[in-house]
Amino acid sequence: MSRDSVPHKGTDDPRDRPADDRLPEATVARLPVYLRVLTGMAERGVVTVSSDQLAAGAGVNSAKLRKDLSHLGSYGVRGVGYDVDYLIYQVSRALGLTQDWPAVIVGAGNLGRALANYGGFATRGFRIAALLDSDPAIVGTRIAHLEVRHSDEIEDVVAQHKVAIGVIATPASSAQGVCDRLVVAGVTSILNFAPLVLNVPAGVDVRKVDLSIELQILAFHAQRRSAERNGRVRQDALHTVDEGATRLPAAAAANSAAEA
Amino acid sequence: MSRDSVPHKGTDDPRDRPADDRLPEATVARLPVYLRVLTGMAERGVVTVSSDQLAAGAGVNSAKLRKDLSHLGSYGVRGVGYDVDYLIYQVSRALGLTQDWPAVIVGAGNLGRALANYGGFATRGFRIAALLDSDPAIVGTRIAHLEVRHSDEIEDVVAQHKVAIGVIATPASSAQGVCDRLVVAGVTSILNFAPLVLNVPAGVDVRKVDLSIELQILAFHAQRRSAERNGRVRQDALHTVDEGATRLPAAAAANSAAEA
DNA sequence: CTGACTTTGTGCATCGGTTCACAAAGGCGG
DNA sequence: CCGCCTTTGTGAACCGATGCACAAAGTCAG
Repeated sequence: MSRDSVPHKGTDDPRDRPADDRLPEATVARLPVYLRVLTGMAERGVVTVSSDQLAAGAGVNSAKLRKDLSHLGSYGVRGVGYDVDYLIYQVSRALGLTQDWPAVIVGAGNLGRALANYGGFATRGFRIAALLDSDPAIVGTRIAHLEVRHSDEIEDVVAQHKVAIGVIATPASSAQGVCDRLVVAGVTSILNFAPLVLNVPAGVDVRKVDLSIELQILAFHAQRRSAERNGRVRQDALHTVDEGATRLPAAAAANSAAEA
Repeated sequence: MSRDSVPHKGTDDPRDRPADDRLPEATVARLPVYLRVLTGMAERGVVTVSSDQLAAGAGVNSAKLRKDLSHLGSYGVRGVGYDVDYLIYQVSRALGLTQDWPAVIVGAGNLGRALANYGGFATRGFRIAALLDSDPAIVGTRIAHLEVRHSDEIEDVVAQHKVAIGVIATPASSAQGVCDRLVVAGVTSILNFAPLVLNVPAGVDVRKVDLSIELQILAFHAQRRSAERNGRVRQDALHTVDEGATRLPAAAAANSAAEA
């Protein structure tokens, strides 16, 4: 193939086919995984990869992987596979990672700090424009090369840095307010870590990351497995907490707040 | 009505229909959201809720919500709606939250600390059995009422506390090793925060929470929106979304939430 | 007791996504 | 140059999820 590892531009290639139809949502969700695996391979010096290999690394079916990639264009070589570097470039471009994405993190508690320190943030075109918090005791301190600014500056920061992505890492109680301010300031992509359903106008894209929900989904499957294993007979052989005394009606104390 | 707010047992009710067929995966993913909304309503003293109200609160279609609930059984009253407390109980039971789920968190960095301090953890049957780390400087310190123990004690902790759920909050480099040890020790449900694809044997359930992937998905949609906007009219001069300050009554707004 | 009204539960059409299986494409050895 | 072998790209069947629309079921006023 001998395709230049540093792709010239990629926009005039006859094999491109992305601009026409939009990518399936399920494909979009998997591309970042492929990208990660590909990057790892590139670091290890792998030049060419087959769909089987890449699929194995990403933990998916190889037919699915090929179909996903085929949505971007026809970048493979039959009998050989895909050029790793070139594929990295094409996937990055499809995802919009060839440009810079300034983001703002609101909430500098443990979670906000973890996010600010997260290395993978900066590696792919994402740049933290600011880290905000409403606690006067935290404002002014430095976290990961960033001086924490006050939440009241949301509008300034968004406007000044042309922030397109807002990350909400506040307690649930203040999340909707922060979200509203972000939206009004012009942010159209929001990543929400607070445990509540955010209300946003059409045109704003919200994705949520919710520990509690993930745990509950895990619990469901664990329960099912456990029930199946026990052959549907007495599942209370476990260390169940209830039995008899229902502690459910009182379970009203639910999702109070994520520590800020 | 005339249904006791304090559910007696729930397992001998002729309206139950859960045990037979298994819940659709999409339904399982939404039940925790319903549960959260319901809990909030219960706290505010709401006694009865219609599918429309609950669906609005959860950000889903009401038909979908009714179909989801119908998989659990027939717990609504036509012309009235659902009894909030009873529904909370039934959803909790379906998810397996009526029993205790000891979990172990591996990795006591910023993320692990954030998780340990997360209030929503303990409120729903999830209990942190231990917080582990391999850094001698951290081992022995106290975080959220827990003394950090050394990662080498994974097997002991899992066995002693009958841990079923493992949360991996380590750097990517050590995640697979930790995962392997958890699996060998008997953990069958894993929540992975490390940015890599974990390799596990069949029978082990892994869910991943990946900041980087979420950001990249957001970037894709942001790029697409931006491309569409520039495709029709070139007004990249002002980056503010045209509607700007026209909305603030966040109450009645369409939302484009996503699923997980 | 009856009839109007509300809301559930679901049949059905549709849609997006997954998987299989295979023809077409291309490299490579001889 | 040819024919074999590998691997891609995709047509088509299948599967689960979604959303509409409505009959059934129940409440409630009078």
